[in-house]
Amino acid sequence: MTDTPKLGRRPAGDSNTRDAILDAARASFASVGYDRTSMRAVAKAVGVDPSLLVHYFGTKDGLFAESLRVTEAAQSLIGHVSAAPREQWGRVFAERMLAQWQGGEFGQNWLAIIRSAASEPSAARMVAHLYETRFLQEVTALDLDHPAVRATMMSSLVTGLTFTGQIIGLPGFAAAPRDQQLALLEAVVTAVLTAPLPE
Amino acid sequence: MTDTPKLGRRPAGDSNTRDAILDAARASFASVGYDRTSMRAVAKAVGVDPSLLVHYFGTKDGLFAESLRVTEAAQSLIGHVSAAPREQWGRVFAERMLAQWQGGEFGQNWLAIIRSAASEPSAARMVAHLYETRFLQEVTALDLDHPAVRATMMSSLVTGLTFTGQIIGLPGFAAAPRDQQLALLEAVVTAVLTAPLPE
DNA sequence: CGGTGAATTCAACGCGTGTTGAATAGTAAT
DNA sequence: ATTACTATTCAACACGCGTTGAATTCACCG
Repeated sequence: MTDTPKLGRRPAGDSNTRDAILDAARASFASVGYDRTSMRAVAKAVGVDPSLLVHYFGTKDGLFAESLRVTEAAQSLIGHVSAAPREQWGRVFAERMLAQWQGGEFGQNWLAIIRSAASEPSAARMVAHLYETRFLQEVTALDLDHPAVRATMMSSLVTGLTFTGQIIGLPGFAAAPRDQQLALLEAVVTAVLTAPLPE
Repeated sequence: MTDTPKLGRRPAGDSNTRDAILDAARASFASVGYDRTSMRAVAKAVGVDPSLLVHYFGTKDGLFAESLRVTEAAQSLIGHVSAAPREQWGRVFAERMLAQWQGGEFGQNWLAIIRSAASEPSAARMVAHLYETRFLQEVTALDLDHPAVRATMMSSLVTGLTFTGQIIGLPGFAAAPRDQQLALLEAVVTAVLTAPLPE
């Protein structure tokens, strides 16, 4: 019988506990949000002592920030929208919204941030930053009038879709066939980009 | 010196404590959400003992439900959208969204619900119910194809605008002049209602 | 082989929470 | 006056939370 000690460092084979913690934390933030995620629960999910989390990340906010840090990276691999011809802007934006912002790695992080932003200010700041890099900059590059109003509207679009679909669970949009989603979203985005605005 | 007793019922003049509690609760739910609203804090804001809240409302969920109950009433006083000619539907919807859903009594309740829905399921259920009575029914009455997809998109619109404007604090849309907001929103809503959908 | 540092657990502290049960002081009806 | 009821406070419980500090075991470098 090998006597396995409870205390102290684990032997050999890199279990990569740190990453496991980050994964579990991300999952919890995405499904119940910041406030209802407890370090104790995350620790238990990984099978580890709570104080190991504070050893690695210092504080709960630290864990939150670290687990969602990569969200900044994985930038728009698809390339900038302004590279496409003007009459395809709507479709390119719509496709990206459907493909990148819901589901996948980025989609889970985005959900975690949105779920937490309602009460945790640091998460709200993340949303503001994503708005600037993902929408304000892109829309500004299109050289339209009143870019801030239009960019905020686009941001509201993906925020609202995530909220109603993933958090509220309205089936209306999520259950529709892909081409319907795409057609409607393209029409809406095109309206946001092309609507004539006063002043 | 009148000896004012600490304990027991307060004499005479109806202070209407119950309503004061509901107001304070609503305000707190709107500004910090369900999780970060504590009965103790609400009680202190009213100048009352925490156990008075449980005497009146039983539980925290009870207080939440009760304080946001009137949200159902105060229905669309403006009348149904289907009463307007087809080419004005977009504008009527847009005006209502701007006037009714942000600011005012209904707007505060709506904000409280959205802020709480991210983590509290009972709040999410309220959103689902508002979606049905305020959007699904109205859009269905317009006799368009695929009403559920369109209604969900409209619901996402107001949800997203509230979220980005009130919770994240993006100034892009909120700071724009009223007529710009209206013009953009009308264009978007019109697109949602008129975009041709496959199948 | 000895020592430094990293990974990990343990036990505990202090705090804020929602909720409970009993007590008290007024009001209204008999 | 007695009764019943409502409004209100008080003191306390049990619990879960984030965090702390010390202890222990392993890996690695000289």
